[in-house]
Amino acid sequence: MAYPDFIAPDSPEPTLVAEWRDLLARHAATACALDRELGEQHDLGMSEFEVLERLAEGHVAGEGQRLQELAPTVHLSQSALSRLIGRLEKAGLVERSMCADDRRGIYVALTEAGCRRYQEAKPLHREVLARMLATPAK
Amino acid sequence: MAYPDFIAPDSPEPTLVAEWRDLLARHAATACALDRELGEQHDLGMSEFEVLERLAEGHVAGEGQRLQELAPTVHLSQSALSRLIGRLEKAGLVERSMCADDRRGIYVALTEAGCRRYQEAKPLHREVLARMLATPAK
DNA sequence: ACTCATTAAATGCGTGGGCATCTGCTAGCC
DNA sequence: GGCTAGCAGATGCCCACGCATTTAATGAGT
Repeated sequence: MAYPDFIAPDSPEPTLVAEWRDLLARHAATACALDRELGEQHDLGMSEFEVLERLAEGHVAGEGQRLQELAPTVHLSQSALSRLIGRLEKAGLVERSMCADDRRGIYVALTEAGCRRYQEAKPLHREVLARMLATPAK
Repeated sequence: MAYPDFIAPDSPEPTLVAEWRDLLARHAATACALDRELGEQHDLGMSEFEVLERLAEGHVAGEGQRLQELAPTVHLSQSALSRLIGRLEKAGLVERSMCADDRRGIYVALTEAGCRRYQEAKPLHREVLARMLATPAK
């Protein structure tokens, strides 16, 4: 038996489910708020912002990041990310550039406008997080 | 100033972002695993299972639940839930029934098959939760 | 050097979700 | 009673996502 005698065999399960429901609720509320507010005020979706942020973080060093390394960090499939980058590119916020050493791959980098847009949206993003993650009875 | 002197003014922000990223990662991983495994083994999506579970929980008392009270608990819009119920109904897992006192509304209730399907899927659901929520450095 | 398995990214296709709207019903007001 | 405001749920529309496939380039084996 995996559990000590004084804990009923099914005891951890409610905890697990409760934890999952809490996670779901937080995620739904926060993601929804982010999507709506970022969308209204900065014309960015939640995922768009997340991608801009990762690009901004990696901006200091080289001039861009490979699509493939980006995908897992934003929890998006390769195809979804490809299209998302397409949208950002069409909006002038990022640039795709070939990399000479492996001509299959591409580098993605923020443009001036992309960097500006990210900086503009960041305060609202943080504000929403602060509002939504104010842990009520965590 | 909202923060004591020995904490830099921007100190809480990284915490907030880190918390949010952790939430995102957990949610993505768990939701993805649930969707895939429940789908493969029981032909149920994550949301479908969640709805069945709420219906099962409310099953003891009256014969069904109103669509409207169901929607917020599964973090779905009214329209999404309406379609989801439609899918479950087509699969024979739930039944829609008019309620006499307010003929605008409907009650949704599990069928025999729905109850069975839920019971069958439940262990896998818990197993996936246990596997994915095993808090790594929470 | 040529072939073939593999990899990076793009694209076709189907699906579930949200918003706006529509339909049918209820309830308050005259 | 008839009229209008408001509500429950269904539906049209569009969009973002994932899966499967395609296209192009690499690199290992011969």
